[in-house]
Amino acid sequence: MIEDRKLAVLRAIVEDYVATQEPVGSKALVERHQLGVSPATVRNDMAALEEEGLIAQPHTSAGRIPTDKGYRLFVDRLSQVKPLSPAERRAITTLLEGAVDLDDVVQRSVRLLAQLTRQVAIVQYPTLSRSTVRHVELVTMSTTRVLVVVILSTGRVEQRVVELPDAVSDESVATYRSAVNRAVMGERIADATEKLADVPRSFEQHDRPVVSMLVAALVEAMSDHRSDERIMVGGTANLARFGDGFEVTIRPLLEALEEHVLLLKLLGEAGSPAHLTVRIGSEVPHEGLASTSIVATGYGPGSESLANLGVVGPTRMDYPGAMASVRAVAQYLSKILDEG
Amino acid sequence: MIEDRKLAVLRAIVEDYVATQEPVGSKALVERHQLGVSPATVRNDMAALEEEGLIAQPHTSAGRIPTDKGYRLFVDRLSQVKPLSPAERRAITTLLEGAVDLDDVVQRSVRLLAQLTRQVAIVQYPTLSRSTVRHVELVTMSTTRVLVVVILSTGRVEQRVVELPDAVSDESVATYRSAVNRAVMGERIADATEKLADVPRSFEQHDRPVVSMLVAALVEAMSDHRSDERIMVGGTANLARFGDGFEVTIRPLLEALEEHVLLLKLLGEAGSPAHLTVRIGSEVPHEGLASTSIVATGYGPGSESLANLGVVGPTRMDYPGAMASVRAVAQYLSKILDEG
DNA sequence: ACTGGCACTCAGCCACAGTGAGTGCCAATC
DNA sequence: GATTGGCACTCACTGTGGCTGAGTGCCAGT
Repeated sequence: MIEDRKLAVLRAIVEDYVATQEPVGSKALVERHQLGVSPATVRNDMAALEEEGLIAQPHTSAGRIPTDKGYRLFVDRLSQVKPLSPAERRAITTLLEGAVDLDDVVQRSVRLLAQLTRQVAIVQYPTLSRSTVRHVELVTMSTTRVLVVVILSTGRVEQRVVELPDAVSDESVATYRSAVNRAVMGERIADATEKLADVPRSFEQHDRPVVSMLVAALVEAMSDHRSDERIMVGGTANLARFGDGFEVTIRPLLEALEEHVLLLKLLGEAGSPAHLTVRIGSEVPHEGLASTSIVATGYGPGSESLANLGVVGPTRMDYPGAMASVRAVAQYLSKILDEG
Repeated sequence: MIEDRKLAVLRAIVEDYVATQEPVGSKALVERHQLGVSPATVRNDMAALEEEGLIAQPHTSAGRIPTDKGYRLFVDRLSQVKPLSPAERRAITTLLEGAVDLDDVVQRSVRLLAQLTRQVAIVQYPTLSRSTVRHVELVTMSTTRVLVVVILSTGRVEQRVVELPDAVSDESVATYRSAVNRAVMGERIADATEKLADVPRSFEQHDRPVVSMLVAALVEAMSDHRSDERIMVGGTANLARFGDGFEVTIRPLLEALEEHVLLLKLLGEAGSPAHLTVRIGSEVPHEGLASTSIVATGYGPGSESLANLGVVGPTRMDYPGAMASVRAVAQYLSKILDEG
């Protein structure tokens, strides 16, 4: 079947180009893969593939390289996610299970992902919005200063200091604390915010202004988007392997890596751990990253997705390998969060 | 005086080379600086400087570039810290004063420093060891789980969850809390650790195991070195300006930037904000960074130094400018910590 | 001590030819 | 009709050789 062979040729081109980083010619292709046909035949197929915009020639007398469209077809139809080696699986479990707190979990994940894929890895901290409130603590630091601490189910702790206009007693604070906890414990952020609105009304006129201030700080701490947006990046040294295209490729990428807001957008609305998002070259919604690709997915306890993680690399990257690593890390990470 | 002119020539070479990144010849030197002598004379001086190992020729028929030793002399004797422009000072104050918490302060400082120097900036989080304990809170999360929270004078909050073998009542926890707070409030970490050792003994036999566990968690949280070692890096996109020497210069640097432990060593035992440490090329205690320089200093409230910050760049960097920026940021940062 | 002059060196640039990997096309074959 | 071998063609890459000019070192003169 000619269609089948054309696709086999495309797959071979992608694989060889990813491996060697050099345009691949018809002769080399036939030698390295058992295509069972002559170079001339492959040349005809290549001409057809080029016609369809799946591959291109850097210059007339050179081999072919895949286009973004070619990679896209490869990812969608020609590759399956490469199973990880047992050694890799073992590395993931042992490394992630040694983590002591949330920061550590995220950091280990980033390093792991960077090592496995030899690309730049990005892990977003678990988002607050879907997590639940485990406990609220009010700490009197002085008679007019109260520290508000929120502990969330993901292990995240947020705090705010509230300056009060008048002195409050420890006893009053204890009352506020239990009232607040009754209202929010076990609730999701969104629900907790709603319930908190009613809390001041349950107090005497005299207490209300203070309680309102505390509640406001609490709401702010919970919905603080800066924490949602926290991101950890690792493996930037792998950029050194990019080799050529320095100014065009690496510089904008380094810039992007410091713009965490942008990274969040790039990781995008990735779905559950089962679903991988792959953006290739021009599909990446940011000019300057036209020759980079992103493989990302969501993760979180259960089948919910609390946050995203992924890798960024040159369009000529090992997609099956990257996809396997990203998925595996997301799965283990989800499991860890589930247990913690 | 011939010695004076020789030094003037060295200074001119350093300045021109830093500005143009190209070997500087005698003729260009005379044209761009008012040395009042002919190129031939400058050539003689250059020969002498080369003899002393302060400058070198990349190849026979090229201009001169400073050696590490040359930069060292320049930094020590020929340059004074460039005063910042009013605009720069204003930028520092406005940017830093908008910070809302410790993370934010550190992040803003890194960005600022990277922007001012156009190099890679590194800021270490304020160290715990010299800060004092402001408050300890024990939160019962369930009957057998207690969250230990320590709030330090620098604004840092550390927490640990302790799993207890038996259930404890809220009342007992309240007793423990006040005992612990009595012991440590206002103390420095080191002193607090000592005082805590006595706390379990003040309780009944029955309570001691539990209190010991809580105290142990507390001590661990306070002395946790991972937080001491926290570091923030920024401005890596500036690496793109390095231009040549990619594999030799940038790759090891990118690797080093992810090794926070190493970075801490490199920032070194910098002194007070008044004292700047400058390590040039081969003086940097890490192979692979032989063509990079580090300008660092300590910072912290008062004249104490809680942590370090600095910039890393190519040996051919603008030392007076970098030194000025590093010092200024350290000063403002210290002031902010003083007030917060 | 400084300067002008001069011979020398050599990286960088350009032009040129040779090489070879790779292509497209076509006629012959299965 | 698909496949193949053959062939002419293209063109990046490499190496060579000559030229240029910035820059040097040295020396004799002021």
